[in-house]
Amino acid sequence: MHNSQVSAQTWSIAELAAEYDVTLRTIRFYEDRGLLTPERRGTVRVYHPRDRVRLALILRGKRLGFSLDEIAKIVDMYDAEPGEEGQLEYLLDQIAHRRAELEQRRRDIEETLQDLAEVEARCQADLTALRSRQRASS
Amino acid sequence: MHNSQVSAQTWSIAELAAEYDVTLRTIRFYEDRGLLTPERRGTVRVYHPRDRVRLALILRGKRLGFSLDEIAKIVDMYDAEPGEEGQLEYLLDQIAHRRAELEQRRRDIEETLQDLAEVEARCQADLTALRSRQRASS
DNA sequence: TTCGTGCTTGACGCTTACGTAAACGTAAAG
DNA sequence: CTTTACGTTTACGTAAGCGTCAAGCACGAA
Repeated sequence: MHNSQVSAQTWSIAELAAEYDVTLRTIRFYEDRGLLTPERRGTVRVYHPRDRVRLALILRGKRLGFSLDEIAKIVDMYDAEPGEEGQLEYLLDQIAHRRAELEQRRRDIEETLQDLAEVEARCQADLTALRSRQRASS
Repeated sequence: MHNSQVSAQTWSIAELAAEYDVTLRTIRFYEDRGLLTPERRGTVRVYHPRDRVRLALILRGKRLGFSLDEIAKIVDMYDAEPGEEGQLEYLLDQIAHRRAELEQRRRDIEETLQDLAEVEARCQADLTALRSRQRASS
């Protein structure tokens, strides 16, 4: 039995929630917003690998501070069909736009990290000064 | 007259808003939340260099997707007084925490940029394929 | 059959980060 | 003196992103 059904693995909503540490409410909310489209078996939701990937992308987008609307656009780019020329050019345009945003963010991060390093240095200096004075007065 | 009052430059709320491209409402809101504390001349707000810097930091924090509450903590670290040992250690702890967050974000950005590059390559391939077919059928 | 477990759909509530008037003050310019 | 520009407070509105019940179905175990 050479498991030919690997691609058929599915998850329940609770399993997915546990794995990514989000609530069921959140997952259903993302579905409401069109970000996830699980299969339905009767009334119950069944999640496929595709849904898992999308959820991971959504959460990464959130960590980056994108709104769900923006995330929707980004995630939808990933499984866009080839389509016509206009569509492709639009997509490339979107990509350029997102890239610019992300590069701005990266610069912001670099700057903030540098600032934090300076504050940290000040703190360390203050701390050692404080401690040496403590030793002197003991 | 060797302008010895450079450090005394001030701005009106409208000037600051124009410079950073935010609304007056936004600036006043940040004040409500304790992020800005302009001088008052009578009823009117007067902004000093310190306020400008803080506004810039706030906006950078926003671009990074931090909430105003988080931004408040970060920005307040910048002009924290030396204080006592406990305070300093708390500050260093905060810094470590923020740094970890920022580094996670940076990783997320790198990954997303790579993903986008792949999607872009796919698009470009589709596009050239499409165009070569167009030429062939002309 | 009854219980527990896991899932479902509403639907209302809450916080954040402002937008958007409304109504008023003040000071210089015409 | 009235207009215009620029400022003020108060306060309700709103979109996003869920939290939190409430009420109910389905299914296997006891």
